Amino acid sequence: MPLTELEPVQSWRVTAPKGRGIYDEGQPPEAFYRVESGCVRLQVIGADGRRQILAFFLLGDVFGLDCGDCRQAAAEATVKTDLTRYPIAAVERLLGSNPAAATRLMTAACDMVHALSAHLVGMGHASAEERAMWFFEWLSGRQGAARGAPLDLPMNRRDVADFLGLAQETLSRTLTRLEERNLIGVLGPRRIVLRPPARIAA
Amino acid sequence: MPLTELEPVQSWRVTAPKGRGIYDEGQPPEAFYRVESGCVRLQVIGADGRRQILAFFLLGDVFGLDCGDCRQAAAEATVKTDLTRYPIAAVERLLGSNPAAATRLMTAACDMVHALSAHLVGMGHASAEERAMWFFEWLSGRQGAARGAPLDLPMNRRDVADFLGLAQETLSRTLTRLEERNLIGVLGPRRIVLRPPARIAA
DNA sequence: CGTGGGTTTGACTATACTCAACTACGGTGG
DNA sequence: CCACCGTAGTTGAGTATAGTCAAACCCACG
Repeated sequence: MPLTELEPVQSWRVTAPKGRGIYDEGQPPEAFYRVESGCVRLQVIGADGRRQILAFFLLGDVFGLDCGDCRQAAAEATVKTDLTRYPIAAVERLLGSNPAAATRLMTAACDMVHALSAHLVGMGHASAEERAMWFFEWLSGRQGAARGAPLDLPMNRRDVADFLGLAQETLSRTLTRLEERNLIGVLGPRRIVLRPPARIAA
Repeated sequence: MPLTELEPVQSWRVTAPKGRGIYDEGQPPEAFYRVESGCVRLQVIGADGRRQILAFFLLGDVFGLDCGDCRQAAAEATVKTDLTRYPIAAVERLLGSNPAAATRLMTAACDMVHALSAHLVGMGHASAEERAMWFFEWLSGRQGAARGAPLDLPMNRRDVADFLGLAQETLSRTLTRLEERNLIGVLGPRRIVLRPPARIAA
């Protein structure tokens, strides 16, 4: 189901294979996107080669709505992903002329703020275990999965580690420990179950 | 100088003394604000009492532009602060009717996204020293201070520590070490100089 | 001159990082 | 169909870094 508020805007369906870049850091913005399936990571590569993933975008998320002259971060598909692409020029046009669309765009921007805020709070959790649990709770909520149902991760360990600001070895060890404590079950590299009713506050 | 784009909106000047709350987490949004002097911190208190500061707002920053039903974070003045207060209802009204104002609001939302992104990248910096330097670089840039000129911190150590996700003792130790290496000078608790041309990438 | 918040320092501990080897899985090609 | 290889993930050992608890310090304020 496409966005009704943005119907007056011409848009294109595009498909990005796993690992394909949607846009790069430093580029002038040309379009913004909506995720129709799959997953996109928003990332920055530091001078030291360190990668920080700022956000993952899942079904229904709108991203790439930058107002600045150039992209602050790159966007890449973590798995095969379907997107709807809207020209960025539509933003200027809709703001101030189309109330419903303008509100929708503002909502998208606010959602982004909430996502980044939540991420920052999650990163504030001192321990690796808390961070990992927080991530799975978040993903579980996003996927609307019932507790006890397995969770399919649309990204690899490295992505998760870079999202949480952990070394991938630390993340791996942490998952092992969480499984030993029976807080989660690791069914496979990309398949996790949250075991008991969660105690970690959202 | 007030915001010309928002002149059609009625607004009030308010002053918050040091430590005063502007709004609380969980409250329905009633207004958004612009900083005219001083500094505001946006923060979340975790269940364990841990505090994470999401952002500091300085002269000219617009904050509190949430679209949701309730505030995701609390805002408090870190020092005596002057604000311009705009009713939140103006947002709905301006979006879709006043192009200049709508664009200004969208820009404010994007600035917020950039600020949070930058913060997240800064937090990705592994070491406490890098985080601290990154913070001073950022503040220096915001205050337009020339390198070599002392920097006045409009917040205390605890605020900086909670912003950077460090224990205050760690921050204190880190500053001492940075001073020993002559990367900064600690003139006082709220007065810092950045010594040499910086090498830390922004 | 005393008080108290904010800051710094000290000693010790816990946690996560680094480097490195090893394992499991999936895809490719003989 | 099976052997091989490469990538992704896990595990291990040792180290560095930041956290915790506790005490001393300093300055602004009354």
